Amino acid sequence: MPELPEVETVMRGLKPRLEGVTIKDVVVRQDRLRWPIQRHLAQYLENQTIASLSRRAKYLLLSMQSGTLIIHLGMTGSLKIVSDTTPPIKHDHVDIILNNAGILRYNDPRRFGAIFWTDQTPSLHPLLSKLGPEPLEPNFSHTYLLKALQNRRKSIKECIMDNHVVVGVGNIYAAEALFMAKIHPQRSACTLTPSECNLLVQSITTVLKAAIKQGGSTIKDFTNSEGKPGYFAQELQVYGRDSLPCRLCHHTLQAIKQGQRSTVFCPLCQQ
DNA sequence: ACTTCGACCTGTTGGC
DNA sequence: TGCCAACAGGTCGAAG
Repeated sequence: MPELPEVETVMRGLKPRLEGVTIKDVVVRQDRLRWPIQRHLAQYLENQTIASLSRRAKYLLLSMQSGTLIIHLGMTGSLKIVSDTTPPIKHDHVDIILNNAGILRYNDPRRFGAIFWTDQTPSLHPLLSKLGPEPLEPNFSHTYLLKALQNRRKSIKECIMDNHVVVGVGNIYAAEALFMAKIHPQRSACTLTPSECNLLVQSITTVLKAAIKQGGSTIKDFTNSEGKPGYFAQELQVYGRDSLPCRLCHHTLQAIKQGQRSTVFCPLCQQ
């Protein structure tokens, strides 16, 4: 479900409703997520007040006095706040019960997501410590990208989806950014010129910012924490448009496989 | 140190 | 209608 814009949208929606709120209890109905939920999660969280919400890559960080709750939505995870009388539905795996008659409820049909507690500084946690730069921060520059790609022979699309290179760019926005930059998705990453790197950095940031502005892309079932869809899907140029005409040149868009993921691109616009 | 590929899951869709 | 294969917004970690 979520790439960076979707996670950012969820984070912004939850922020005003969770900051300053204290956790009363945790109910786990299904502990087999990507990793089993820690046995003592409820004890870690009990009586902790949520000081702030933030995002690193596609991880949501809920900081508290003695540590941080880290949530990843995987492919199909979602979070919403419901009243404490709302009965759970299918795939409602975890409830974080709040002291204000609300519940932060985690639903995830495929269970590729993760919820875990750490008392380390989050950036030092093994899952976060090797992440590349945030695409919307100034350290994601064309000089950085050029250097990061200089020994990479695999395709540019696979590289920009690699969290060591840059975080938060998933299958949708990788395809969109490459289309905007007019770069062929199968180009070997180390062959990009400095000006192409510059263009690609601009394209990634432009696409992500536009998607955040629209509240993310609802492809199948993404909704924000209020249950509302995102509206960027209607602006997608290539993702999900295999065999349809390119919006720029009207040539038929083509789908290929890269690293077991589908890529749609325009063979004329992207050389 | 690089790349490739299987693994983790459920639900939907399309072909026969 | 049923059955089966393929596919879906992610990404870790083992194996080569």
